[in-house]
Amino acid sequence: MEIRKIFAANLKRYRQARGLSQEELAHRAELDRTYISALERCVYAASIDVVGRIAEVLEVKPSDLLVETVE
Amino acid sequence: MEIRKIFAANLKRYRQARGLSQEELAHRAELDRTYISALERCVYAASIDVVGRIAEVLEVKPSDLLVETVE
DNA sequence: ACATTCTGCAGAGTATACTCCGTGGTGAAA
DNA sequence: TTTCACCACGGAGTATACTCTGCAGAATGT
Repeated sequence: MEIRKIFAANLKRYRQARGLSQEELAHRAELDRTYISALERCVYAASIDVVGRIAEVLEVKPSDLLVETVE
Repeated sequence: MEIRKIFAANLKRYRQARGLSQEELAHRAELDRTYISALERCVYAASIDVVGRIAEVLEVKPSDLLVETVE
């Protein structure tokens, strides 16, 4: 599984679980709304700084966002 | 703990545990030697693509490289 | 139908990740 | 001392992450 897809899936899943829109998450993490959208579509490879900031907002560990979910 | 420091510490620790030099790791991960050096000194925030490639060479999960070690 | 919220996406610009060249310093072994 | 493997670090260039603006489509509610 590509790491971008893993990250994108976890990002979207945790974001929706917290009831946050892309815009609200972007604002809290001080990122651009369209960038969050792009990350969920695997357009870019986020830097670990961004992973850390998003994890903080979503109240998960940074490593959680890179864990491949077994389902 | 800053995420760059966590990543840098894990990178260095796993690399040395595998008995790899920065240059050998760089070659296997198709990255530049000076870049690996810089990552271990927290100069840059690696992209998750790079995290994935390094994890593969070190034979660990990408998320392992972002886990804060308790010590 | 209409308004509103959310998201996808394009284009252009800026910041920074990443490469490639080099130099020099340290420590271990011959 | 000399050699050698390893690493820190600088500078300049290229690739790409990230921002900003704007427009349009889908979904939801009135």
